[in-house]
Parts: sequence; structure tokens; C-alpha cells
Amino acid sequence: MEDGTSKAPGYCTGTDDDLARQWDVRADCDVRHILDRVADKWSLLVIALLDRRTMRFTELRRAVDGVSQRMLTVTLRQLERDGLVHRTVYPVVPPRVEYELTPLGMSLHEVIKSLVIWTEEHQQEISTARSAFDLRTAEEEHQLQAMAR
Amino acid sequence: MEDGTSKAPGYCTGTDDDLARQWDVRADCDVRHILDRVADKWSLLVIALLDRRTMRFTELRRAVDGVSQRMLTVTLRQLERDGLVHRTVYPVVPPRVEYELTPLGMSLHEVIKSLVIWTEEHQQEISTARSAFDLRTAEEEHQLQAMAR
DNA sequence: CAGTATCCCTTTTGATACTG
DNA sequence: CAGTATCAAAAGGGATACTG
Repeated sequence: MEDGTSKAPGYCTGTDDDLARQWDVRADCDVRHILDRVADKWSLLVIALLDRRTMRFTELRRAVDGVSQRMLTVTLRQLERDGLVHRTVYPVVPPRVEYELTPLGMSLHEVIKSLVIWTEEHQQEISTARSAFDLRTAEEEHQLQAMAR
Repeated sequence: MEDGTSKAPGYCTGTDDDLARQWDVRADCDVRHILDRVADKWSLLVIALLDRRTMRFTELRRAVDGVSQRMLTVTLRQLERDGLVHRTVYPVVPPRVEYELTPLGMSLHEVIKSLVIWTEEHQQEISTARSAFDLRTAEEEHQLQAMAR
């Protein structure tokens, strides 16, 4: 926690390092910290779901298959902290809390969507590649066992 | 290991569930398995680096700041298995192994690039949001402590 | 309902040592 | 050089119990 905010570990965009191929890959780089968040398993799902409409906590919990209450809470807090999701608490009993994407969150969703679409479009290719790889691996293992005899 | 290949846990794209908002979020979904891989910290960095040119193992190790030898090996194997990276072993001593993106990997890089660009473009906004959030949080805590007295 | 707090287990990761 | 193997440390994440 408390990372990437006050530390300001040096700007990473447009460094004039001669080795800056296209973007900085330093471990303490802001871009990498943000990327870690943005590329998070649950974050991705939550943002995708909230793109459609405002949702309540329990509603999200049911929609995101496999998420625990704890992880959903943690994820939502991070997204709120990053300014990607807005949280509204209605002072009623029982409590009512609604989550929605901020404009920043919406713009991120556009990018995430393209990632999801790519995945859907190429899932068959990847499956095939995996099978081929596993087959090759199994064969090689077989070869080694044959040589041992 | 060995996941997402033989199991074939049911197609996830274009399910006719009435709750299929835009894409399936089931935990055992192929898309989610692939997404977990693709959205991986090290995978992203490796793919970004290999976009420029073919690289050797140690070269990558030095370029990806903070990666351990073990994690780089694991990451490269996964990428190879998924058909995103091609591995060429030259039978010489000392060994020479080169990694390069496959066409599939190159197409993924396009998407990843847009994610990285988004991150770079919005890193300031996120930083600001984080500071504001932390300030709010600290204030609330302060209020609570004041009430306790 | 929408959390927070706690315990505890599992997975991930890093450090180290060894090898073709 | 490019790994593999092993072990220990740490993070991630689940189950449960409790609260405004």
C-alpha cells in the first residue's frame, strides 16, 4: 500500500535513456505499478461489468464468478483509489452502496475491451498451440525414456 | 498446469445466457484463463521487448528489470506454449537461444501497446486520484480519533 | 446489506546451487 | 549461456465471525 504516490520514483515516460526502446521497464516505474493494477484479474472483470451500468456490491459479487467478498472489497477499493470507479453510499438501512465507472474508468474499459476481443478471437489458435506444444513435450520425454533403456 | 487444454470447460464466447452482458465471466472460462496469462506482469514486458527484435535469454533477463531467472524461464515457456513466442536453439557451445514473437504474438502486441499507451497517458490522473483518496481516508481517520476522545 | 477483522492455507516468487 | 532443481519467504486469497 501507499505505493507509487509519494515516492515518485522518477518519471518513466519519455526518458532519454538510449536504451529506452519504446517504454521504460524499470521495476519501480509508475507505468508498471499502474499496469499491475490494471492488468489484475478481478479489476478487469469488475470494469467490464460496470461498463454496462451502476451495480451494487452484492450484485457484483454474484456477477463475478468465483470472487470472495474480501477480494471484491479489496478490488473495489483499489479501483476507487485509482479514480476508475466511483462509490456512492446511500445513508439508509440496510445500507445501499452503488459502484459506477468514472470517465477515466470508461476510457480504460475501451482498452480492456480490445484485449478481451483479441482473446476471444484468438482463443482457438492458442488452444491449438498449447496442444501442439504439449504433444511435442510429451514426445521428447518419451524419447528420453527410450534412451535411458 | 495442463489447464485449459483438454478440459474444454465449455465454450464461453457468445453464450446465449440471458445474463451474458457482453462476455462470459465464468471462473473456468477459456477466455479468463487466457486473459490471466496475457495480462501477466512479466508476459506484458517480454512481449513489449520482443516486438523490437529477436533477443537472447540473458539479454532479456537484463532488459526486464527485476525478473528472476526462474520467472523469466517460466514466462517464456508459457508464451511459447501459447504460440506467442518462438524459441530457437542453436546447437553450439556455449548454448545460444533466441526468442522472437510469432505472428500471433505480434498481433497481441498491438493490443498490449494500446494498454501501455493508455497507462502512460493517464498516469498523472491516477496519481492525482490516489493522493486525493489517501487524503480523504486520512481525514476520516482523524475524525474518528477526534470522536473517540 | 455491505462491509471489516482474523486466521490460515496455498500459490507465487526469489535466492541459491547445480548442469549440459 | 541457458537453463533445471530445490527450498524458503512472501504474497494472494478463502472461510469464518463479527458490526453499523
